[in-house]
Amino acid sequence: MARPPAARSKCLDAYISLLCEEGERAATLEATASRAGVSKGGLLYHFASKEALAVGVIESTEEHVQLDLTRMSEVPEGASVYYVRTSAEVDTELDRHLVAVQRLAQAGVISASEMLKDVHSRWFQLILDEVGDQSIAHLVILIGEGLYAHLATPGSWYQSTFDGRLQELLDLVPQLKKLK
Amino acid sequence: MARPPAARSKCLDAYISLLCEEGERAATLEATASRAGVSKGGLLYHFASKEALAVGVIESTEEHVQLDLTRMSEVPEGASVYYVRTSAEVDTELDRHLVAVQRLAQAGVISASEMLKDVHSRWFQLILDEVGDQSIAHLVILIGEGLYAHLATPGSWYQSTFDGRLQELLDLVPQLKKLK
DNA sequence: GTCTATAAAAAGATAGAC
DNA sequence: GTCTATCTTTTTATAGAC
Repeated sequence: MARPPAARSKCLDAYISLLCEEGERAATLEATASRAGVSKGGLLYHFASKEALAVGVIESTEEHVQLDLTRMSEVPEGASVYYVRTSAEVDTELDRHLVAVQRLAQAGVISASEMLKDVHSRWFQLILDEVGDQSIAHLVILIGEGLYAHLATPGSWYQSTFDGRLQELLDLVPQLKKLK
Repeated sequence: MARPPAARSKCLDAYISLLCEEGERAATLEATASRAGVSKGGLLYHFASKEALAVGVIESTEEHVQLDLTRMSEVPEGASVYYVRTSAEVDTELDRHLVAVQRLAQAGVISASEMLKDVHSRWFQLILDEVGDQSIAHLVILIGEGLYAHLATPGSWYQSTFDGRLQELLDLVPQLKKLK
């Protein structure tokens, strides 16, 4: 079978969930194995070390990112609105992966930092292609980043104040192009 | 002496630096003591546990936040521009403290999450008082958040693309009020 | 492929000397 | 106040049975 075994996927998914929900420190081999429903030995068969687990997350993330970039360049609403809208989407597979990669980056995993840097520059390029102005493109990126930062922080302030106001925000995005 | 001893401050500062630069996992008692130039025993005299160290960070942060909020409500440039401008300031004492608190929040320290939530709602209120519209106030908050998120990520994408363009961005902020 | 048992190192914390 | 020594628990990783 060319397809990777189900247990491997379960381990990766458990690790990502732990990174997102409880942070890098809590994402131990034991906790990951337990959440995946396997033993520590079982986990270490599929991922020989902690580092291998991180590599697995990053590779899996790259696939989701590729899909997202393709879609972003094709949607009729335009790259900017697509970017801000999807930045506010929580619990998508892409979002879970990116939060996990961010946690790894903050824990000092170099390849995770490099991936985030690369993804951001690719998003920026697509937005710049649409809006045609560097400053406006930066503004759009920062709004999405801010949104993402809030949503990626459990129990964040947004939940009480921002909830339900996303549409109003999205309506403002196309108008940003009129600035200057 | 009513003033806390210098060694205590050094320990707190070392812990904050480690949280910011290497993440929560790397900020061990041993690493903190070493960076502060004391032994593990010396560190544990001032902070009886890891939790006490986190409490120390949060208390110290609260003081810096108070000063910032007072200044934000008084500056002639207005709360919005002040907020976005200072969000881009890296290596200030306030910024270092807030990054440290964010790391703790992501590691599951509840009081750190609560502090961040509280700070954000106070910033939001001052901005809302100035701009008078909820959606615009959210936009301003998100731009600052995005800026902060980039700067708080070492080796971030901003350094190559965004560097030197801050003034252009700040010039756009007052114009956001004209939207809608 | 998956498990149990176990080793080796690191981390948090205590006790007591100075 | 600060240090060294020590203990306990946790974490990563290995070995080998099934």
